[in-house]
Amino acid sequence: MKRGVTIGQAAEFVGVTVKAVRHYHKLGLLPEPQRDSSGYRRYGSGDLLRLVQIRTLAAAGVSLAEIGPLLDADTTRFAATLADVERQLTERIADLTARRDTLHRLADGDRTLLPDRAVALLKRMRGLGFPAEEVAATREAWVLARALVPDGFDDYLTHFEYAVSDPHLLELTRRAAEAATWEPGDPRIDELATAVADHYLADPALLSTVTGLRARNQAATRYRLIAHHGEQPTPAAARLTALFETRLRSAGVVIP
Amino acid sequence: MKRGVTIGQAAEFVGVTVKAVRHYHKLGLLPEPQRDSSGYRRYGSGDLLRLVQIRTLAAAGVSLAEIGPLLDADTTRFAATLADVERQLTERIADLTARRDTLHRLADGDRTLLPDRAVALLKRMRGLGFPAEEVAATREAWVLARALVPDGFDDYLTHFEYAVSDPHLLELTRRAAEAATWEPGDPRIDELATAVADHYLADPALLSTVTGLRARNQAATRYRLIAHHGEQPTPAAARLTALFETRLRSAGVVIP
DNA sequence: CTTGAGGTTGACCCAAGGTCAGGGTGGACG
DNA sequence: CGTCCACCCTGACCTTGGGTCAACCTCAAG
Repeated sequence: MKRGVTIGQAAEFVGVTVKAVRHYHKLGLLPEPQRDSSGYRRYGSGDLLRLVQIRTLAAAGVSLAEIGPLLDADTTRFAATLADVERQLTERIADLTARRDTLHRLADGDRTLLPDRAVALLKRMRGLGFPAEEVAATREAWVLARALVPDGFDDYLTHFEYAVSDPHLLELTRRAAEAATWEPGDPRIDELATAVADHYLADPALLSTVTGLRARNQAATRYRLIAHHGEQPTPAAARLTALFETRLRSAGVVIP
Repeated sequence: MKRGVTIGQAAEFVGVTVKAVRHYHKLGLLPEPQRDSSGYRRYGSGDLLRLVQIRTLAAAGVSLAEIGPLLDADTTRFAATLADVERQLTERIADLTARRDTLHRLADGDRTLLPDRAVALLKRMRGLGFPAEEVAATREAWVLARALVPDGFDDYLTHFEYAVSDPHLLELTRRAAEAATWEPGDPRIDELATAVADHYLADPALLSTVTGLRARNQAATRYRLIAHHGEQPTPAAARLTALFETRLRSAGVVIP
């Protein structure tokens, strides 16, 4: 009878696959045992013991790369390393937990990708009779804005809340939405742009909903992306925006 | 000025590496944007929006493979999938927590790889004057035994606890340890083997510390591995063991 | 003698990118 | 005008902990 067990037996005893055992050999974690006359590996009790130790540590979350040195280290370093590994595990757990919470908020109805305040504002827009597509476009723009200019987003929301509670502005905005369907040459566009611009200029708090996202690094590019998102602008809408911005600029407002 | 931002800007805005963006293209997660005259990718606001959505989901723990379908799915499936992902995350958290606890017990002083009862027993052995190497060898044998025959290990410990509280047996065991240094032909070996065997035979509960690990699948091989671990046996010790086993067998005890 | 189970090596696969190699572009500076 | 540097392009190989497949060899039993 040949002494020592085959790889299959060793693997089964310890509760691991044959492939895993060979993997440990390749990593130098487990020394290659002697071979019998036909080239089969033959494992003795010492090998099995080592294998058990490897599995115990691996099951506890120690990476294979760390196990080798660990098993050969003295008690002090052994304990220290284990403590370190434990810390890493704790970190990963915290990370995963945070992810799960994010996910939970994400999955929870409509508050997809936006904070509660923003969701509430969008709802209010719908309640005020804004067309569904415009609300949807606004939502997208906000998602973008929050990602691109996170620091300014809260302020922006605050100002937007203020703007929404202004009946005159609401009326103007509603007309601006209609305007997208007008002829680009329609003289009412000019008139409307002036009216809106004047209203903004008359109220510094309101004005900052426009300028609030400015004044950061790479501001111009980011602003353009946000401001012109979702447009495929009709010529009339484009003209309205252009006139509006021109008028603000000529009044000394800095728009990127 | 060319419209759209370059991949580096897009990546920076969204807080991701250039390589990651290209990776998303390769996975079909993010459609390839238009190229400018020099072949550079140029990203518009829609692309950025998509990128933000991808990052949001990925950061929440959704795998990239799932994100594609997810972003194109309707609200119902979106919510369902997210719930599923959340469940998986919860599972992984539980798993990691279990690992950390295992690790914690492992790191906690000497109870490395063995349950508390076993550690206590080993300590008691040391207290009873067993030489350090023998305690160490026993510890290794137990680690092996627990892994190879987990079901029988608790019973085995119980019996061992009983055996340790038997003064006569302790004395015999101590002499057996000495015996390893005797000449293989020493007649005292014969005598000692008989005495030990008789003592075991006289007490069925004690006998089961030997037989307890038997009676399982592949029992013989496993038993051999455990029993003969750490030996590099001196001729005298081997002879003692052989005589002991022979005597038990001839008394009708089944030893693998 | 054949057959089936189990052994041997080697190569490729997964997720989510990182890193390196070799080469093209664009803008700033001397 | 040349040069530099930062940025872009593609493509290929690396990571973890093994799983899976292929092609071949060996052992024990019928």
